[in-house]
Amino acid sequence: MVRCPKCAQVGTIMKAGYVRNKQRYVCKSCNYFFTIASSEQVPSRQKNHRHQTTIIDIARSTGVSNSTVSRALHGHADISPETRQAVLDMAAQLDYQPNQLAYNLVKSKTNTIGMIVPEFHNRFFPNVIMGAHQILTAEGYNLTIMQSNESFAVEVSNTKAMLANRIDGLLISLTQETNSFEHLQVFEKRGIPLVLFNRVCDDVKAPKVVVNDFEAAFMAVEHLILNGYERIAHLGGPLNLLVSRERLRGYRAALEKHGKNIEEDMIIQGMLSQQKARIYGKYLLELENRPDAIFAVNDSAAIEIMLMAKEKGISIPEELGVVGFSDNPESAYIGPGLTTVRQPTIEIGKTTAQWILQMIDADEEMALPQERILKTELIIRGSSLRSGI
Amino acid sequence: MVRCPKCAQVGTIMKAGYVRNKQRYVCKSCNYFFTIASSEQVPSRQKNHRHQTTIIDIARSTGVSNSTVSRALHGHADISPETRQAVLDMAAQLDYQPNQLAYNLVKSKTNTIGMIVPEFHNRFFPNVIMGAHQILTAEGYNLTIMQSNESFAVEVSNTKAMLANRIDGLLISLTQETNSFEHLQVFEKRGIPLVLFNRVCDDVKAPKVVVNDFEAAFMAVEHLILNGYERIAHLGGPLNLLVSRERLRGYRAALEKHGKNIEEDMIIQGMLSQQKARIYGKYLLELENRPDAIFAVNDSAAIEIMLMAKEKGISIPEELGVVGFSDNPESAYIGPGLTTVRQPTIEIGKTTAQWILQMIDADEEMALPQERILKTELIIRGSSLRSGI
DNA sequence: AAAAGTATCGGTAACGTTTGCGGATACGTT
DNA sequence: AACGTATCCGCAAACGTTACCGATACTTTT
Repeated sequence: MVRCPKCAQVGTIMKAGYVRNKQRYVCKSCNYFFTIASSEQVPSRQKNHRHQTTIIDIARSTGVSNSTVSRALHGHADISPETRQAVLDMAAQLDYQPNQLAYNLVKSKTNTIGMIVPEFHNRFFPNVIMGAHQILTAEGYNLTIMQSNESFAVEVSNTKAMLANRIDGLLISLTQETNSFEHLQVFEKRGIPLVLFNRVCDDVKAPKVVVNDFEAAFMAVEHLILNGYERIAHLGGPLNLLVSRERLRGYRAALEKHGKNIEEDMIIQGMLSQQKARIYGKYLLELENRPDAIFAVNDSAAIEIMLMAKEKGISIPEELGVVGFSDNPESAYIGPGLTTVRQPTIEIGKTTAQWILQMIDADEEMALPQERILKTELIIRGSSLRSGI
Repeated sequence: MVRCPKCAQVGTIMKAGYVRNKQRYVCKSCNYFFTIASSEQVPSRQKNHRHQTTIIDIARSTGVSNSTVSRALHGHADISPETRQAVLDMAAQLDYQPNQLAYNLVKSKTNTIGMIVPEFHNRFFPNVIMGAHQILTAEGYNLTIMQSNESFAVEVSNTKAMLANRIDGLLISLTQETNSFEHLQVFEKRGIPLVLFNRVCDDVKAPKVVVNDFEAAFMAVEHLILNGYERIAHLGGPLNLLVSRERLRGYRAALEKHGKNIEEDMIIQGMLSQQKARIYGKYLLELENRPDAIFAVNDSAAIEIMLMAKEKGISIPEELGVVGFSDNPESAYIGPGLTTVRQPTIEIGKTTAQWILQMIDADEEMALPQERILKTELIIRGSSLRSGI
């Protein structure tokens, strides 16, 4: 007969489940819970649904403790080769798969890097993902990708999900709508590594990986000027994106350097959807004093304009020069080939990934946030080579 | 003065960290560790690194228990509106972010779907991802993407990582190398939902989402025949992929239907890299008795052949008809436009995602594994329209 | 031969959450 | 006045791991 350790009552003891494979009891009199190491047969561990074999199962079958199993599985020095082999064999026999969730919880580290991109339509972001993926997997990290779909609300919700999942670091490229940055400053406050790329902003203290948009735009426009184009329009992106502002700045600087007049009604800034590109392109091509060249913020817009020009019977590059940005695969094959700025997409992904790994390794934030500017390349094709020159 | 409970020594007691907010001591004489419930002020709960605020913190600050906080945060009916509001306010004030890891561990459910794709080079898989992403996020699921990079070893390692991370379901498209399927049969054995798409196999009992490759290839080749091409070669993919076999089957069937002779040396099956495409293309175009049309397994290969034909001065479509597969963006812009088979990529992603959600909801595997075949569309452009007809 | 070191292994707190069960009130009903 | 009931909340087990602190049995050193 069992006596309650607290109230010393006898006959009021009831079973109250199992704890650590030992029978647990409760005194119905004083409601005191306690455990007794009995030799009673513990019922086989059956989960409600289906049971994934755990370290405890291996321990029980091998006759050692959980800690020994854990150490054996990790090749800890404290474990003798024999027991280690026994544990490994049993693990294989029971088809054991470690539970990363439990591991992550106790280590408060997930070995996962999060990445939030605004879209998947162009080749740009998939390529960046490829680059980052390559670096991260080589270092044993996983990559979780979320897509904000150019929506600020989704972006915020994504960052929350990333936080909840306790990722070790976040790589993010902002949406066109993003004008508020509290959801990113949280990461800084929590000390969670954060790297911005491509679509960056100055309002959050974090490293940024960008390309030399200013220079690239400058070179692109200067290239048009040197090919004899006089009145160059700019179809730009939304101005809350630094990318758009930089490209606009490069456009203006090139015109100024060569003493060209900047006509504000030939500068359009807006969202980058295909539909918008058609609307803006129509506007530009139907202007009374039509531009003789267009520098577009991306290749999709540039190609849209080329197609529209063909419909209107405007010859490229004679009557209209076109330069795009990003070097989409189709830009090489369209006739005439589209002159464009090639971005080192894979390199961008690699650089951001390497940077965030550095931040994770450096436990103290010794290095201040910096900016890494990668070089672009102007790919000259037929759409900007006026034959008359 | 504290006395050691074991050796009864006095003056040898030193502090040895905290356990459960109680001071822990060690006797330097007998090296015995013990705990004393003292009224001493316990230092504020500070983790070694940085502390994320937990439910316990909210409970302590609000003066209620953890369970009440947990229930309040989830809107449980047992909690009064006042305490609920108090908890919510405190949670906001302390900037609480739930720990998904702990949640997942106790629920043994991660609300995450895994997806393994072989490559990111073509538009195909990014588009599939887009489609699946759309469905899954709408249902509150996350999507973790891994890339096997056409390597069987990486694919196996990826599936292991997915298992360890306890995803709720897996969407996978196999690599070109995959000939063994134990790593997938594990999912079946564990009862983890699994859906194959595009690159599927018959050796694993799981739903498959594919396109009508046989029909599509048949129609493509028949289209060439009807346009007057006589000797049609096939540049196919590796034969361990069902996709390749189906397309080959369609190719053969079309030729047979129209009484064409099947010349085995004009059928090449192999890996799909760009380099290989050039090598095989060169072989085909330099054959003594050159084919007058080529049906390629994908657009990249088809375009490679078109470029090579241009170099050799072979005119398309007059001297050589070309048909590709997948309708890459560049295929519309190359001159002449590439005739190709458009796959419903977004639809494939949506279908696989919907299917796996169904499997998750249906706790019992009532429905047997099935196959869903989506329709393709033959996009006819200039590369297969011989003007002489 | 006593003391000290070494090799192995076990016990258990801790990670942060959910949840079943029971306790403590307060109120309305015989 | 006694009882039933509804409301609200707390206790502690459970999820599967890791790692710290001891414990034991040998082996080596003084």
